[in-house]
Amino acid sequence: MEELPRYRQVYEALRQAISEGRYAPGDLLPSEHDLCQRYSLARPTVRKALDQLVSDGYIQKHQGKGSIVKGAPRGIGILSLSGTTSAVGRPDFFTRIILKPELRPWTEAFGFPINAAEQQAGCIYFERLRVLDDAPVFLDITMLPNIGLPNFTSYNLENASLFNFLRTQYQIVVTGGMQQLLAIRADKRQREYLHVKSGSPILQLNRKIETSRPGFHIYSQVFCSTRKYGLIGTF
Amino acid sequence: MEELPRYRQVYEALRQAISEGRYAPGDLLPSEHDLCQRYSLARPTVRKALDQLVSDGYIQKHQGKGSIVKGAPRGIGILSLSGTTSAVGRPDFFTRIILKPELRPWTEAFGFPINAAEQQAGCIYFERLRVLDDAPVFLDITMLPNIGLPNFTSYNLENASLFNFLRTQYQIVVTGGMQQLLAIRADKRQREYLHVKSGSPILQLNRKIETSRPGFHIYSQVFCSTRKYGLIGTF
DNA sequence: CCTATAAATTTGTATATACAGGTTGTCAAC
DNA sequence: GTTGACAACCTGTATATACAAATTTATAGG
Repeated sequence: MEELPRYRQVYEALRQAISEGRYAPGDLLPSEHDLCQRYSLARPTVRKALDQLVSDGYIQKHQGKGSIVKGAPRGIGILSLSGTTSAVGRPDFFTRIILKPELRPWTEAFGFPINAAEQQAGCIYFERLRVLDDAPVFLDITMLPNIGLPNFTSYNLENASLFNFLRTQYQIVVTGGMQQLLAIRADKRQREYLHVKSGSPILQLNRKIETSRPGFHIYSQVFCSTRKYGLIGTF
Repeated sequence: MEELPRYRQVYEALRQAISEGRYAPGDLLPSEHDLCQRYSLARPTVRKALDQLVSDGYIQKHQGKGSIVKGAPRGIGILSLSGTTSAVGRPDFFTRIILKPELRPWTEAFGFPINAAEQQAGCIYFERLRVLDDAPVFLDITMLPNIGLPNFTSYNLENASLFNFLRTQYQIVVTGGMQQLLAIRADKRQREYLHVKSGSPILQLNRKIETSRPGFHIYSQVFCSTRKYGLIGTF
């Protein structure tokens, strides 16, 4: 197991504390000076952790005052960098495999161009359904190139974030990406999985996700019924 | 005029250079060491500028290699921090005022709670239509509290980014915000303005935007037809 | 009690430095 | 020519330090 950088450890600790409500919205986080002493770190290191929390929307900083907790970014944070499951972080959020990972040739990648190496390697394709409160919320179609992923199809992705899975199994981490948003009418298949009526408007999200492995991209298409839950993101 | 911090100056300079294509996608930015010498700055200062460019999606960094230009974030960047008009940056992108700014009492703020001071001050309300290629794309409803905005209603917001306007006229800058995304069926009014058929699915975006002025928020609701253009964002 | 001033606290900006770790190119050995 | 070792270069992480600027708290004076 690889050791996380120290600023990352502080970030994770504070992030978890906020997520669990140990720091409530409106509370002041310990001052940078305090955090330095608690973790035996220099101020720039602690500041790096806090900067990350700011950009993730967990806290706000005010000069002369301190770091004010805003709380965990609410809702279904699919618009943020974190993987869906980890971002949601609710115990009643389940993932159901509709179609197990299988190898097939590339046809298209949700409108995104794919490079020659990806085309050559073939496509690992699988479909998952995300369920919250016994109600289906996402229909999630994922495609990734079959490059350096031994035994991928034999693993079970049930209730595991794909991003965490790639990180722990293959040391692949997400570095960014782009996404396209559309409002569409649900077709027959989406109606059945998402339990919506005929012609209901649903969100379609096409994502191309970049990773630490050069040339390795994850292509993801998400259909989402926003009748009960809207997608929420902070910026 | 206030002097920008030095890391911000470097950020703005590089950002502009990338936007103008002086660094093309795929190019390597000068190394941190080079940038330090050019701007006579220490490395942490330059790194702070580069970190910002990374999080804004302009560049990618690779250890041992350098900073690779990705280019200016494309598409209709309504999901990003920048204001709509400035983010789009296309000459054929027009803003038409549907309802001029007027003062009215607050009724609701697109589901977001408003604080007592905002409630007390009253609401500046206006509606705009964003047009691209002679086709309407956004219907944009904006509400902001009438706090310290002298003569606001007398200005003309036509073809001016609200964010730029607030910054230049009132020194109010956007620091962040949250947004909620829904897929809905267009109602009669939205149909007419967006030129879509009855019952067409459209995107609804509710945003609460935070500013450098404490307690001053901008509430914005956007309806968007994604038939021709999908909303695009990077992360 | 209230007010104005000063001090303490806290975050913002900036520098200088050191070493670790990944990438690329060079150059000698085979 | 190919390989392998090494050097040069680049970003990543971390520390120590200094001063500026905003806020809060304490203090002294009325």
